[in-house]
Amino acid sequence: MTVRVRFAPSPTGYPHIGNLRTVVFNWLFARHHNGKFILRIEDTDRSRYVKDALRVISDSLTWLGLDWDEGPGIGGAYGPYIQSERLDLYRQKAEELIAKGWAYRCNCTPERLEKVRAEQRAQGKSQIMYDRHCRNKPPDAISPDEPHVIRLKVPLEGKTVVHDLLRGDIEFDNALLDDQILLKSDGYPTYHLAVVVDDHMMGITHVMRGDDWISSTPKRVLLYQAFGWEPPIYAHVPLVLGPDGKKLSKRHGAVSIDEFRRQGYLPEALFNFLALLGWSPGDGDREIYSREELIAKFDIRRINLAAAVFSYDKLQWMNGAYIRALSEQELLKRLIPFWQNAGLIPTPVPTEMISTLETLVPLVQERLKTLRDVVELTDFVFQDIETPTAESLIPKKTSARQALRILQRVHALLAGMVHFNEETLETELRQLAADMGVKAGAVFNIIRVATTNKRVAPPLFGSLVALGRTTTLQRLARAEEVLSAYLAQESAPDEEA
RNA sequence: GCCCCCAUCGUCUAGUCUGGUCUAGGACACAGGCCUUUCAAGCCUGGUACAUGGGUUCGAAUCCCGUUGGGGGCACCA
Repeated sequence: MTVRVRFAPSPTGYPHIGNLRTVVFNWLFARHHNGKFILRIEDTDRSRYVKDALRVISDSLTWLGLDWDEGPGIGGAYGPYIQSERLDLYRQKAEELIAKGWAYRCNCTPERLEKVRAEQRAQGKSQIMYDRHCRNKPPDAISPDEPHVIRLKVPLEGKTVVHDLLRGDIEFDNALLDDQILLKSDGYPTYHLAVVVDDHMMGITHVMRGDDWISSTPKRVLLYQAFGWEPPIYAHVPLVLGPDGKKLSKRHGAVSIDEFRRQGYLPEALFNFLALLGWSPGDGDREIYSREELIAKFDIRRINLAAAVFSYDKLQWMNGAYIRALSEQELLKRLIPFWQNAGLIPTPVPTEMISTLETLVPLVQERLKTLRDVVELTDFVFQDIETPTAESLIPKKTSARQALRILQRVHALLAGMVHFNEETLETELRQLAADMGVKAGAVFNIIRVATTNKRVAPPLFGSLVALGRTTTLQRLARAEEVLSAYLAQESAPDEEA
């Protein structure tokens, strides 16, 4: 039997990192078994429809490398894969259930239903559910032509068992199940009907979903019984939680895939991280696995049953590890859009700028947690800096006068240097420090602040090369002025006295 | 409130099915140190966990029951 699994998002918003983790599991499961991964769009809620959601969903999946074998855009033998294009099928199936005595028409108004619920709540009832007002009306009491819904006729007694691949059998009391609406008054199916019909018609073999769906699964099982179909194998996977221990949602900050992309996470890092959130190959003490390894090792039975908190810290670390593993050429390619989006370099990149960028890449590679970090780390190269303050230019245990002397000597040295490259800079500047009897680190610190106005910056010599001699000398001169002015002000009172 | 799921370091997890090799292993984060031009990266060291009570057993993180705790679900939403 060929494994067929699906991801069935509804286009009511943008793909969410918690859901995506479940998609990763489905995709890995399909690829591990050489099965099919199907994308189906569940757009049966017209009121919550978001126009470009479908595009964002496909883009996100594609970005993460989660390719699908059947679905919108590429078709397949079981299409269409968009539920709004299958409405006749659902209506037909709903009528079929009425004919079989498994469903009934109901014309209760939303107002009446709300009133019933309110009363039940007021009475402190433990079960808030439809009072089955229309269930026993004669078959012709409600005309197919008047506004109404179709409800599932849930057995009043007995139990329904959900077989879960990971948790075993889960029993539900039928008396506690609501007469679920299958077809809405606008003619659209609800999730419960559509998912069962489509999963069956599309030959879905395994349904892997978040465990927040467990409690509605018995209704689906009942539907399979009503239709006389064999249900798929269910595997409910744990939810992804935010740092506060609640189901991950927009409230927790960055959760849409697009945000992760814009923040500079690598898709391969996010994929690796997601795969290991709630699942582990259980071999060795590794964290970094290639896509191929994950496919080869994926075992659905090793999915952890407890919910997992999404750790941004660990993702950052993993992203940094992936960045460090990139070739310089590849990293450069991925960094360019981030420089461009920050407005630091033009699009397209002028050819004469390439060598500057190439100088920068090895300087920042092991310092980046995300690609976007490169902006703050290297902006001083592309745009003018704020003039550093005198205080920031004077290292601890150094006088202003001495700092100025150092700057002047450095300035003269760099101006006259034959080869303005990293090696020469380091050699000559160390020599200068030795000649002046000061610590090399102190000299470097002054230059760093003077040229970058940062206390923390990429390695100095490479940074200066990237900056270029002209700009470097200009910024040194500016810093000298700052210190001169500072000294003049400081010494003025002394000289009076 | 009712129903359901879950329970190993702060977090992600290995170990649980097939009890002994677990004085519980790894990773992230954290602390200290080394390296060092800042910051990183790298290396070394450290602390912190089997929720709890009862069984079963020669022996339980591992099996059973209760309790507690956490989460989820109870729509003409998916």
